Amino acid sequence: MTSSWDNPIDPLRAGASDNDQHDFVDHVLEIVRAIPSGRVMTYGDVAATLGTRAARAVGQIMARYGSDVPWWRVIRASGHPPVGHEHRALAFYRAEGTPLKKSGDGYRVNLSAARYRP
DNA sequence: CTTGTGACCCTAA
DNA sequence: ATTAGGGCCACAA
Repeated sequence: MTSSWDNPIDPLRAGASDNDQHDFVDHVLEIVRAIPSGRVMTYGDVAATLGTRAARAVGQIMARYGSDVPWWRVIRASGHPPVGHEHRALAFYRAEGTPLKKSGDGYRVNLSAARYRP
């Protein structure tokens, strides 16, 4: 694969922030809610599903409004869980049977097996 | 409208 | 694995 970002999903939505009745926030939470148990998505994937590259914005939304959604199913592209929430996330992963991989720094989610794409 | 910020992503060394 | 640099985007003040 060459790049994960040369995949234009919906240019119509990109750049137009006033197209949805639902705000970006609600839309993000909706997608996170749709991730099945035992599967994960990266911040970039969630953003890409919305037709944007605002991976950082997704992270901020999660930090502020993600308390009511399965936030542990949204991880970094490196397979590492959100910073500062590693321990809490690990409990959910073991409970859901999410494929994990050992790392020198601790653990990381096996994206090759657990990555969910709508 | 202008800035600052961030549970990010990518490439390179 | 780690550090450094650049980029992208939405939210909050």
